[in-house]
Amino acid sequence: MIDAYLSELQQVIHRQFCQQLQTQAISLGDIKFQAPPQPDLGEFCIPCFPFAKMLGKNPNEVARLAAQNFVGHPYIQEIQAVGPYLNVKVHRDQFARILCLNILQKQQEFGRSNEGQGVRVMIEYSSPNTNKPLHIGHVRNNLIGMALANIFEFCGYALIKSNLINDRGIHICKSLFVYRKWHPEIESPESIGMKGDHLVGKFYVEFENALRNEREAYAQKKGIDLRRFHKDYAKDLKQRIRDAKDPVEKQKLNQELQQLQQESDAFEEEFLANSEYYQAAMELLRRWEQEDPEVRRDWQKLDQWVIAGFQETYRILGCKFDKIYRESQTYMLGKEHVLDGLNRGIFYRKEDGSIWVSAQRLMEIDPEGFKGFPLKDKVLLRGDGTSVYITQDIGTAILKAQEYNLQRSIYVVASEQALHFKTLFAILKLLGFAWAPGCYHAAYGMVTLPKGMGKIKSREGTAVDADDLIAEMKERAKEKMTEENLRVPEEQVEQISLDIALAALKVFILQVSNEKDLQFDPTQTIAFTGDTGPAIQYSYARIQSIFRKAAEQNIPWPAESQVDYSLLKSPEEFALIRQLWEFPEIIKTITRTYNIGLLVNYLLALTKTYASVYTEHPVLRAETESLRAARLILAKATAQVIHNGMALLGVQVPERM
RNA sequence: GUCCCCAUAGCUCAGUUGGAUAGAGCAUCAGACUUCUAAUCUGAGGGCCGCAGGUUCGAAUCCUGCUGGGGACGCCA
Repeated sequence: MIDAYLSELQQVIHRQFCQQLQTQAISLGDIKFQAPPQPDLGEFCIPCFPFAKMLGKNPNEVARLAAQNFVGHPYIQEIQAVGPYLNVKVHRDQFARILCLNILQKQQEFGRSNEGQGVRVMIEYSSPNTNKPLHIGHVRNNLIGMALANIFEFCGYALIKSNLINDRGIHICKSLFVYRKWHPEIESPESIGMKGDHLVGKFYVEFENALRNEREAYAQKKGIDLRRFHKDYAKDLKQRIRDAKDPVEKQKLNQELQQLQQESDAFEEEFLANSEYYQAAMELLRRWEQEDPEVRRDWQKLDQWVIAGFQETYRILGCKFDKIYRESQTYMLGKEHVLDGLNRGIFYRKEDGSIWVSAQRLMEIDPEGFKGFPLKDKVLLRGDGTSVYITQDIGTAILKAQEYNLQRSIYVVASEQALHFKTLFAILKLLGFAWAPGCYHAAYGMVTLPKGMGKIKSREGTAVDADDLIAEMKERAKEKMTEENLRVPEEQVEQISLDIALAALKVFILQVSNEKDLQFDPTQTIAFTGDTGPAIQYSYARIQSIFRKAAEQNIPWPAESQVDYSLLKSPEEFALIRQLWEFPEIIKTITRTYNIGLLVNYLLALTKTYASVYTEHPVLRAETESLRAARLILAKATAQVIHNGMALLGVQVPERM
């Protein structure tokens, strides 16, 4: 209905342009509506610059001519040239009527489209390592993944949500080592009152601490000052190189930096070769690959502890998956295809038996992507036949395509892995998979702490833990709820305080553009006032409260088709109606741009508009019954759009708060 | 060294395909609750959109260079 309205509008304006300017150069698709900056200018506008270029005329002239001799139309009140713009004012009552009828009829389906019909898309997200609990960085990943999945689904795509569990590798064996060596007495996480993923994460931190102590002792024995190998020292040196004016001095410093790096690498290599703990972990890895039953048994035990912990966090965050892949199960397929590529002459083998893809090959298949990059050859399989990170990703990608016949395959993974995915996709193209160009890395920036608070490092246990964060915010929401008078039934307090906490967290995180780093201050956690999730929920809850009061007062629910929409003529109310119109278009844009922030900011702006409507134009105290009816319908439509938008973000909207 | 991302109000951030006077929130100041939920609203102040060129009728947005911040360039994942 809305589409039909817009398409009619487009045709009328197109005809007007063609007739008035006596041209056939303008196609229907050239008529693109925008929202004017001021509402009193009209509901839609068309900038005339492109037509001016096409016709060799002044844009003001084009707009002026286009506005002349308009015969009128049932949808359009008037068209008007303002400078180089043609502004369209519609009949507002009809505009409001079509919108409200549409929303109230479609309800949860309002905004749904079928633009993705027949297209099979997989979104892989979360993809945790099974050696530590989820922290705020994973939360960002999970929220982006879920929101994208919901939105693609809503736009008619056949969408599969997948999760690749990184359950093998040296880091897993580090936790495993600590468990076997130092804590074999622990029967289960429950037995010591801990969540499984937290317990295994504790093992991991313990390992890294032990390794650090061992490294320091080793350095001391060798008379080496480790501070020289610290990242900050190199950073400081780089700064001095930049600041150096004298070229001789500069070169000297450059040499020092290079030497430092060599020394540092050499030291680390030597240390690891002599490290009791690291070697023990490596030994576990080898035994794991050889399927040593004892190691596998313990690995499986810890794996189950961690996964149970993840599932709990996923349940709270609302993450769902249609398909779970495990690195331990896909790396074999990756190996097969690497060997296949070797046989077909796409890859090559070095003397030590390792298999590689050459930089030149990569460059040839994706010259744009690797432009100017002094790319190195990339190892695909170790000499001893064991796999590396990219091996399993090759296998997983192929498995996905085989199982689901995908047109698009989206990877929600941190932007630090950009080169890895560029390489992966190029390799898939080299192997000749027709679906390879449909792969896309939906990258997002790091979550950082404010200046002076250091960095988030799960290795050192300084990460902001996802469970702790949610629990803390839930407590604060509960406090806020009970501060004045509690409007929520006692038995719902737990659930609603959690819903509010999650709304705050999700809106806060999804508001920031994916590619940007996100600064997170754990000491302040997240606010509940202003541009926040709870503010959106609050708008919804207030509307529901109006409906409850209306029912208490035995006010009959109006039939939306009988309402006099011309009564909704205040600037605030009409601004709200204009904004509600935008919703379906916003959703579609996100499948093109991956910019979830569009939806978040839309909902914030919408509820801000609604808040002023709420204070200035009361529903139940409206001057007349017919005005009250119109406002009830508008409130209903607003609540529905808030509900639908928040659902796509994975946020619940409570009836009371 | 090379490549990628980022730089917008004191702070945190929006700004879709280049379009009319660059917007929110927080913080500051001044107002509004016997009223459908004040987790709210109304108003004020606050900007060389990092710097310098270029393309264009038009640039926060595109191109080039520079500065600053982050990341990547592992037989780690």
